[in-house]
Amino acid sequence: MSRLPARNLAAPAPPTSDAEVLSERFAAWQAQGLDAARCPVRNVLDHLGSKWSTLLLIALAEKPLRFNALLRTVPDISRRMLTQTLRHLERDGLIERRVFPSKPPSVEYRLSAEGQSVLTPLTALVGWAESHFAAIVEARARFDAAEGAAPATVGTVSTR
Amino acid sequence: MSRLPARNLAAPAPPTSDAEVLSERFAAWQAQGLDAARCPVRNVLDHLGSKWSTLLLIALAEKPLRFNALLRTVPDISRRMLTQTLRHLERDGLIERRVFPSKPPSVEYRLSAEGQSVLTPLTALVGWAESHFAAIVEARARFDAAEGAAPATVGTVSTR
DNA sequence: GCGAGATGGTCTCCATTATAGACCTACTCT
DNA sequence: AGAGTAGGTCTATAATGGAGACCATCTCGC
Repeated sequence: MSRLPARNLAAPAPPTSDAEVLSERFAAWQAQGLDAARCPVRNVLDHLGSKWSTLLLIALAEKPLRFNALLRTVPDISRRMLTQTLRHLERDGLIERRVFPSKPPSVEYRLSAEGQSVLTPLTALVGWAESHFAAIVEARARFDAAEGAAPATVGTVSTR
Repeated sequence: MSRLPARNLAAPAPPTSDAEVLSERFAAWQAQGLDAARCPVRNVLDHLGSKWSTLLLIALAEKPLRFNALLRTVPDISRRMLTQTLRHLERDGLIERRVFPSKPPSVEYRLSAEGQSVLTPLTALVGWAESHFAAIVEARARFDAAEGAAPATVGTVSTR
């Protein structure tokens, strides 16, 4: 967390600020019927959120890589999912696919300008994930431990 | 990629900066074998990226909502997926579930402090998605139109 | 006191999607 | 010739997603 987009540093905006922005967006989408084709969250983030997309974008952040290099870089992705995910990212214009007709033709994947630009919000999100990782793991442990128990705190009767 | 420049406080850092940060993180994860249990991307973002999670977080950003209110707010989610997604978010400590033993017992879901804090990176990502939405739609149209065609640009032979 | 409607879910079934792993063509190196 | 690399495709099976039926409880109108 050494570098942050200066947003929290300069003006310590109240936490409601982000909530307000998002609520407003959400209301706008709802006004359009929350149509999947028009809602950026459903249309764009769903793709980004798919298991391998972000990982591949990050892997390609440093430098372009070829197909098999990517396979080695992201150890437990299958060839099929790699192909598929790369196609999706290419279709969305986040990466470019270049075939070099060399002796054994080699294919290189690189971030496009669009792909570069998504790294900024992605970095913020990864930063969040890293700094809250411990808390999340702990929350999960607590949740799993409480399974079947009835804490009986005020308003926590748990009729699950 | 091994040095972290100290220039990142005030000025909007050049786009390479994010790439450097991410590459560094990625290298660190790789050093640990990219273990799914230790990698924040695979462990945290996979959940956030799931189809409904972000949408629910955004829906709850404004104010707490009850189960059926959420059903109405996010029209085409099924009861099953709503339950499931809420459980995931609760397990990760992003939302809290409160049961009020009223006449017909009502259940309220609200963002926790953790959940509030994720709104910040989420807002950044949503902002990106909205401002690049047009470009992405266009890229998709171009990609789909080019299916089966061979552009033959330099280094784009496409033996697909 | 009876059916209708709201509360917050669970359960079952089917369709879509993900994953592992075999297979394929072309080329080079020893 | 045989092994290795390149970049994939294809198939078979496991996991996931979604629609909708079902359930128990309470209240309201009549």
